[in-house]
Amino acid sequence: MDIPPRHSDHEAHAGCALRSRGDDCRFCGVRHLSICQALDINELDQLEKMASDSVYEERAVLFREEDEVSSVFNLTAGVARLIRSLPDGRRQVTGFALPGDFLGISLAKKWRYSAEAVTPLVACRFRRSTFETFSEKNPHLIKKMHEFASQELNMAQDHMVLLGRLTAEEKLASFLVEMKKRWARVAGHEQGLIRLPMGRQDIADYLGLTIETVSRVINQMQRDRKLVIVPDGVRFVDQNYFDDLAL
Amino acid sequence: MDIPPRHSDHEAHAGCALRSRGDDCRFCGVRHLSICQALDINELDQLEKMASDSVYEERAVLFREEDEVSSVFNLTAGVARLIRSLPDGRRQVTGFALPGDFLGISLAKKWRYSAEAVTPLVACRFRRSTFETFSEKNPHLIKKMHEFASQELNMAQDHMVLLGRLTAEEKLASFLVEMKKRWARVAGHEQGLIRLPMGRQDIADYLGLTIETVSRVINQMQRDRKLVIVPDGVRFVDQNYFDDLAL
DNA sequence: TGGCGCTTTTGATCTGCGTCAATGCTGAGT
DNA sequence: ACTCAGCATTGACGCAGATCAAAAGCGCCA
Repeated sequence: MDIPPRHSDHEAHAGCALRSRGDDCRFCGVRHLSICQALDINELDQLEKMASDSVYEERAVLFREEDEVSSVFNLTAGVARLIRSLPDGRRQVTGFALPGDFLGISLAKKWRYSAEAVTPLVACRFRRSTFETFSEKNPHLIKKMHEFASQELNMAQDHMVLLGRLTAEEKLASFLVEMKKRWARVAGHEQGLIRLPMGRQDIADYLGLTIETVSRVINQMQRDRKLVIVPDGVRFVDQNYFDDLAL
Repeated sequence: MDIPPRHSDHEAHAGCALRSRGDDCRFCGVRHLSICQALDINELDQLEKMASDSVYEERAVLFREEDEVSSVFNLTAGVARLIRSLPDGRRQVTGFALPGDFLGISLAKKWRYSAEAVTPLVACRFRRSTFETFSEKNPHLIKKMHEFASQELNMAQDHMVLLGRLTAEEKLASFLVEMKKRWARVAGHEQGLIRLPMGRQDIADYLGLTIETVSRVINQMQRDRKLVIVPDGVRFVDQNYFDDLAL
C-alpha cells in the first residue's frame, strides 16, 4: 500500500545494454563489479552450474525480513530497496542495491531486512547451501565476500553520520552525490543524468525524512538553480554546491 | 575539548577480575568472545608470538580517521568510542567497543573512524601486515572475521533504524537495552547495574541527539520510576517499559 | 575545606522538519 | 478524450528536540 509503482521504463540497463548473465558467466556484464571478480574461468564454470537467473517485476518482493535465507542473489540488472520495518509501520530503507551488488553476504540463517524490486530486475540466484559449500572450498571467494561486507560496513557508517548529524538539505545533497557516483561505477563512466528510479517515499525512508520534506528540498534546489528535475532523475547544474554540502 | 574526563574508577573489568591476555592466550578472559575463538591451541600459540598488550589511559587515542592502519586491535578490557567527525566539528559516535571486540576487521588501508579510550583500556595489538599474513594462512580465521563483520553490519542497520526513525525516548530506551545485553554477554550473565562509562555527550553523539535531550529524557524516566540513575550507570525499575519501547 | 574545572541538569525560547490537508500531475485503461 | 489511481507538490500550522543560558553537582587538589 505504500509501495510506489512507477513508470515501467526499463531503468535496469544503466544507459547501455541490459546487463544479464545470460547463460554464460564469462560474458556477464556485471562480473567486474560483483564478487565473481574473485573467480578464475574454471571456478566461474563451476559456479555457473549452480546459478539460475531470476527475473522480478517492479514492486516484487525478493525476500522478507525474518524469512529463512534459502537463496542468495547477485544483482545483474535493476534496482532493489532494502527495508527494515517497525511494528507500527515506520520504515527505514537501509540501502539501494544496484547491479553488481550481492544480497546475502553475511551467510546468516535469516534475512534481517526485506528486499523489493524498485524497477524490473534480474538476479543471478544461488541456493544458500550450495553457495556456502562452494565458498567453503574457495578461500579467495570468502576473502572477496569479506571485502564486500567491509565496504558495506563503511557505507553503513557513512549513512549513520548522515542520519544522525546532517540537515535535510545536506542529506539530499549527499544522497544525490552518492547516486551519481554509484551509477558512474555501474556504467563505467560519469553520467550527466542522475537516475532516481525509486520514488520520493523511498528516498525519504532512506534519509530519515518525510516525503514532503524531500519534495520541498529538491524543488527548492531547482528554484535555486542548483539542479534540474527531469523524468526519472535529476541533473546537477551547480556541482560545487553539492560537493560542498555532501558528506 | 569536548572529551569528557570521568571519575577514574576502573570500569574496565565488568564486575569480575580485570580481563587481560596477560602473556598467555590460553588464559585470555575474552577469548570466547573474540575472533580468537576460531583458533585451536596450536594456532593460538602462533598468534601469541605476534601479539603485544597495549594499555591506554582514559581519553587516549588509539588511532584517528584517515590514519594508516598499522595495527589492529583485540579489546581485552575497557571501553572505546568509535567516532566519525565532520569538518565543522559535528560528531557521530558509530559505536562503542567492549571487551572481545575487534578493531580493524575490514583489513582496509586506512581507518574510517577514530577510536578513543572511554575508560582505561587494554588491547591485544597486532601489526597489520603480520596479522594479515597470518589470516591468509588460516581460512577459518577469515571466516570468523567475516562473521564478526556481518554481525557488525546487522548492528549498523539496527542503528540506522534508530537514527532515522525513533523518537528521543525510544532511542534512549534502545540504547540502554543494548548496553544491558552487551554487558551481559561480556560478564556471562545479566547484571542489575547497566554500566554507562561513557559521558552524556558520547551517548548524545551515538543517538543523534544533544546532550540536553539525553539528560532530560533519562531524568524524566527516573521521575517516572522507569529507572534509577546510579554512579556510572542506571538500573531498570520497569523492564517492560524498556522492552516495549526499544527497537 | 574551599575553590577550580568539568560535566550534568534544568529552564526558557526558538526552529527545522513533521503533520495535516488540499491540489496538481502523469500514465493507464476504457 | 475522460477518468481514475497513485504519486508529487504546495501551503498552513504545530511540536519534538535544538539552542541558548544559567545553575548545580562532583572529583580533585592545595
